[in-house]
Amino acid sequence: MPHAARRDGSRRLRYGRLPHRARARLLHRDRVRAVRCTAVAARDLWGRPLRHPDSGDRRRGSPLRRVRHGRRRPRRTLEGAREACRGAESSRRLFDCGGGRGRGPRAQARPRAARSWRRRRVRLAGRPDPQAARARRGTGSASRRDRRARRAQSQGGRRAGPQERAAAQGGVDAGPQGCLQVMAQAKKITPRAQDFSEWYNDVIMQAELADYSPVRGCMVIRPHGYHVWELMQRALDDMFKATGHRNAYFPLFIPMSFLAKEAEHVEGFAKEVALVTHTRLKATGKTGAQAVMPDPASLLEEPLVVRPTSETIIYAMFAKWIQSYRDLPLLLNQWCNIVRWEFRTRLFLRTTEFLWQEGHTAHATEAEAEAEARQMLGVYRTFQEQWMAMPVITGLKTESEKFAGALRTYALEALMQDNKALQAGTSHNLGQNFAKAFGVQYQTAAGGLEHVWNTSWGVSTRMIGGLVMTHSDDNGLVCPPKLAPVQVVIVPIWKSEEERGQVLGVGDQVKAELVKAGIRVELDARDSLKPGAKYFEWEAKGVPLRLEIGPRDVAAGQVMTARRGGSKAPLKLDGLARTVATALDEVQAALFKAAYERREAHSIRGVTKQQFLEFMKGAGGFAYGGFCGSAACEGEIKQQTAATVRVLPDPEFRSPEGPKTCMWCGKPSVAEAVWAQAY
RNA sequence: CGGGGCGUAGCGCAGCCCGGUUAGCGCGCCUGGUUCGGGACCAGGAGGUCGGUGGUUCAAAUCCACUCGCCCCGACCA
Repeated sequence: MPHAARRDGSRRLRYGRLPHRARARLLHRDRVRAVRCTAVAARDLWGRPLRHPDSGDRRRGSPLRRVRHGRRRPRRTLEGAREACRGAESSRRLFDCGGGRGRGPRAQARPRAARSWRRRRVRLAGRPDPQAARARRGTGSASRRDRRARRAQSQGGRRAGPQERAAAQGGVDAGPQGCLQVMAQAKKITPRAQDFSEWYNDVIMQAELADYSPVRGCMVIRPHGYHVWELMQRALDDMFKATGHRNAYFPLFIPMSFLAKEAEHVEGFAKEVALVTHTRLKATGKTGAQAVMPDPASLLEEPLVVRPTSETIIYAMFAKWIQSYRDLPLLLNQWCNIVRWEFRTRLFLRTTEFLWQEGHTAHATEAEAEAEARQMLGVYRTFQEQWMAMPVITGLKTESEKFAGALRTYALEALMQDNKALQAGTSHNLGQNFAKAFGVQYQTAAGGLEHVWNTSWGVSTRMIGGLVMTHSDDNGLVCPPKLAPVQVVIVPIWKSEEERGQVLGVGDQVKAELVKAGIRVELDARDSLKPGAKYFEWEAKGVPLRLEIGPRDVAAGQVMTARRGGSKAPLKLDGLARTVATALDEVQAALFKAAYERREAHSIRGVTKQQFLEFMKGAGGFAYGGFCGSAACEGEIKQQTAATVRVLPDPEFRSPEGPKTCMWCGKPSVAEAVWAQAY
């Protein structure tokens, strides 16, 4: 509302002590207006009869209109004008041109010089920038900044008002010194305590993990983020191979009818599949976005579904490949992208398109399939604990939370720093559901014909979101060394050119040594930034260990080390690779320990209904308690507390003493459950 | 579908109400110099079809109409 702010008229300048030129202009304008006013009675300035503005005369500039506006306006005072003037660019222009600087031969000859002069002058005068002016007026036009806030809100966060945000960014309403303070403030990450969602987005943006894309609900994974994914892929892929799986690739497009073949499955995904219905575009002759449209002649007889998961097409192929028990087990995996048309999206956690891995296997017996599903759950657990340093609870999903089409779904659940649970991976025993739907049969040794037993299991780029929310802090990303794209950054420090040579010499040497030891290391030799700026940058990007090398270190044959979030200490150059490797291991272990302790500190066991309600209303976390197994109870709990059963935990995670009754309804308990509010 | 709001430089925003100077500010970016042990400074510079189309006017970022895109609220649906 840029206009409303000024309805109080404080912007109005009277002639007062304005520079000559500005004064003359205003005088002229008002004189013209006065003439127009006199014409209102019957005719305009050009003698044409006046019509009412609403009667078809659309010229808002008509004298009648102007006068009506004029009457409504309150009187302006010189004081009000001066006050407004302090933040107003337009008035600044008036003042400047009064000095003859904006115009005239000199300015025309060197327009850039004039502009620079004005910039300097503004800086020297300490005049606040327009943002400050806006903040002082206490209004906010909803534009891009607000849009971003709203986007955050639509993604589950709370919207911060313009003023609140301004305050958070530090000192923008600080009057004449405003612009100086804005320049001094450098913190770009919203603190967790203030707004967790905003913090999460900030960390991802500052660490350059990802960015928003022009396509709503989709994101771009930037090199730094993709590198994390590649490291995840490598570790997991090695484990998949070690357990006998091979990679393959199945098509992105699936015939729509395939989804319909398994009743539960189609129901589970119907609401979020994208369809390909046409194969050609056609020029419309219009311009802009309407320049092309789908060619009606190219309408597909059967639409293609963009895979929301690949069970159907994979088992259709399995039917072709599997004939005998000798073909089993068939153990495949594919790395690919997936599309699920989500309405509420969040970077990494829930996007319309995401990357994942989906394993699909076929077995001769139910026991074998069950063992496979359990085995892969274990693989995921190992990966998440040992690589991601993220503690997880494994267990069984309830009927309402299981995968559409599965017999049983197992999952891994991690607790984020805002005490909400994140499902970090799933492994399904699909039974014979898909085998029957797609006719995947094999001949047994005895000569009979049987349907195979299938499993599927997957983890996705969502784990990167889990990684962020498990370890990171208000300074940015904290990345466990095993998944850190850059494990060590070397920041050289120098004053003279001579020192630069020495320091970089040692830096190169150290880098080579670490690379040789298999450590991912970066030497930041940029001379456009001061060392301090580099520290902040690499911290935001989650580098676990920093080595500083300055002239004093060179002289002493040492480097300064600083762990992410820790203190500095000198290290001898001798045997550096080994000490660094040890330090990285320690960091990895410490991150897991801290995350584990945090989770346990926010877990409550053997809850009563009353405790449960308070727990979920308060800080939240994992609540362990008895569960009767009824969907009705689940629904009621979800409605009242927003918490759901995350898993029925595996024995290792269960409480020493099992619950006897459902913590909600008091009926006999069928299993201990872990509840939490979830992503 | 109804109501409201917003589109100006890569980002965040002034300017519009009341048309008139070369459309500005902060951050970021480029060049040069001085700096460099926790977010440097100075100087110079690049970058804008003011969402689009049409209209009014001697003159439109500014007024009018239409249009495109985005956001919020409500309704509908679940």
